[in-house]
Amino acid sequence: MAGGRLGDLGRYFPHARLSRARCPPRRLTLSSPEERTFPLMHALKVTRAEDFPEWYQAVVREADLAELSPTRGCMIIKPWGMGIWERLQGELDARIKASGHENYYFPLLIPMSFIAKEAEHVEGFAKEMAVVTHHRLKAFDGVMKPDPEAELAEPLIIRPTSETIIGDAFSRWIKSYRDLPLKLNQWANVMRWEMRTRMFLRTAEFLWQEGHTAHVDEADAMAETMLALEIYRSVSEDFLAMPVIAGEKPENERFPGAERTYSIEAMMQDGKALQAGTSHYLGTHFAEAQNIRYQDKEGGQTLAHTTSWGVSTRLIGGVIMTHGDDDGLRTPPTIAPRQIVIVPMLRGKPEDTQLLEYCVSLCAELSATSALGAPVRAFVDMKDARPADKRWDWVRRGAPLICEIGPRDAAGGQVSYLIRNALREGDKIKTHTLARAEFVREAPMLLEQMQRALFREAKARMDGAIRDDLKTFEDVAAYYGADEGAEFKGWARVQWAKPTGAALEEVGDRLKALKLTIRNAPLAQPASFGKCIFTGAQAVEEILIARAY
RNA sequence: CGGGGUGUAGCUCAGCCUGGUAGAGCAUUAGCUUUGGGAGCUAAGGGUCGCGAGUUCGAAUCCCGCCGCCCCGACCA
Repeated sequence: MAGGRLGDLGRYFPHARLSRARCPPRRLTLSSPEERTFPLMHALKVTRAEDFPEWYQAVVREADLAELSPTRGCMIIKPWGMGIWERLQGELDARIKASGHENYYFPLLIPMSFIAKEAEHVEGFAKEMAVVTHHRLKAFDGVMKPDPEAELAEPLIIRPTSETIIGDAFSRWIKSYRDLPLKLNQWANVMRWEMRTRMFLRTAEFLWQEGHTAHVDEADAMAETMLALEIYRSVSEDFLAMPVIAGEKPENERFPGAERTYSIEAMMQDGKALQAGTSHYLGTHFAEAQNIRYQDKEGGQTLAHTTSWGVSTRLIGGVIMTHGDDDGLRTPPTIAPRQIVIVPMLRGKPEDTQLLEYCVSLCAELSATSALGAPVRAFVDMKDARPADKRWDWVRRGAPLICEIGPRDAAGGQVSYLIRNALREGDKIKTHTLARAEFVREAPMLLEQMQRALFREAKARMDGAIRDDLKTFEDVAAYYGADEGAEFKGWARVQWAKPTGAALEEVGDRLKALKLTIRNAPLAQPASFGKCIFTGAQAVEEILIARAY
């Protein structure tokens, strides 16, 4: 029995190199005649269960998504990571344009005086601002330093977000109610001097999209705020296969200067929440600070109501922690830069030519099909490397379908392939085989099925890990306080009286002691409420509480 | 910014306690063998031991300072 297992491993890894770099610490004990131990191999050297943060770092590195740059807190995004971002960008851009927005580009550098206008906004960002003060370098004893004679009259800040410089433009562009609504978007990089950075999740510089709009009144601006939130929910779930819960942030978690902030929250595989997108109704705060007024139909000067909303490369971190497994990333087919990768089992012999021809024509055939509303992205990996190494590279990157075509496949007109989201059967790698024509016909469906399966799996995990049976703060404390940090803890959906000010601060402190935060008040609320878990008073709202990134 | 850990070859790490002139595996290069799957054998190349100052005849190793990275905390649109 166990000997049979060794045989299986032998079949799939006949030349397995048992390097430390590739072996997990766990070992399978197998009783072969010699009582040997054989490692259970997976493509990453850390598993999620052993060390989730380490595992996350390993996926970013091993899936070749990005690496650290010489600049502190900033990253070099590599083609597989950038390709994912470009797919996401394309989808979002299309939806943003389809909902009546136009793209603009505003400058990276913002006059420092601009940031001083909205008091709360200033305070929220002041501590993490990068400032440009000089326009020239000069050598002092061979060391380049900013030239003291080249100091800027007014320092510039590197945008941490563009509310202020866009608000300035709004104040000039908006004269009449006929100019409203003004709905714009920009794709940009922004910089926030973060204390502690983490690849994709919180980097000093990141890529994002920021929407900024101005409206005649609150109702119109609120409709816009909710529209953006719905775009984010839909893109997360339908495109990234990442289930989220959309809701309103509590007062203490609002964007600096916002009247109301909404978010989508996604559950990572360690049970923590990730704020994956935000949408803000800014009221007239920025309009007041920056004099954004229009002449209304009655001829009076009226303040515009503005919104802003954004999602960033952080979403890629969310995808990793939603869909990754111990073999690397499982890239949802919608965003996989390459959906079907064909690895020819080249042997450095004359028949390689025919094998390559077979692979190239298969690739062309696959590329002529469509899946998930777009042409299938197929690719033949002709890199001069060992086929087995190429296979594992694509497994770690999470190419949805990995075809391994040997001479016998070519001769027999068939395709052997791996399905990335169902890579293993037990401890073994599961190889499928289909006749070529059948595979070409099936492949788009396999991709679509994988997209649905990834979402279903993540959705089931999230839904199954939200407790709604915690009725008192003591219940919450007992659940999250036990087995400190060791065990998987999901979220809790609890009811509260929505305190404000100092009372809310006290709630925050009590949660903080358990390392918990309020994520949001989901849009879908029950019809009636019981008691507030914090005060015992009549509850008015249901909120999600969780540990968070 | 506070606490903890860590930094040695492209990668993963050993050596440090008890100072004596740099190691392993993988990767790379070359040759031979192998060929339905993360190959085997042989040989070769590759390191300012994070940076700086100090103790010492001699420092990867001991002392001091600084920096990067990771984790926890604080902070976080």
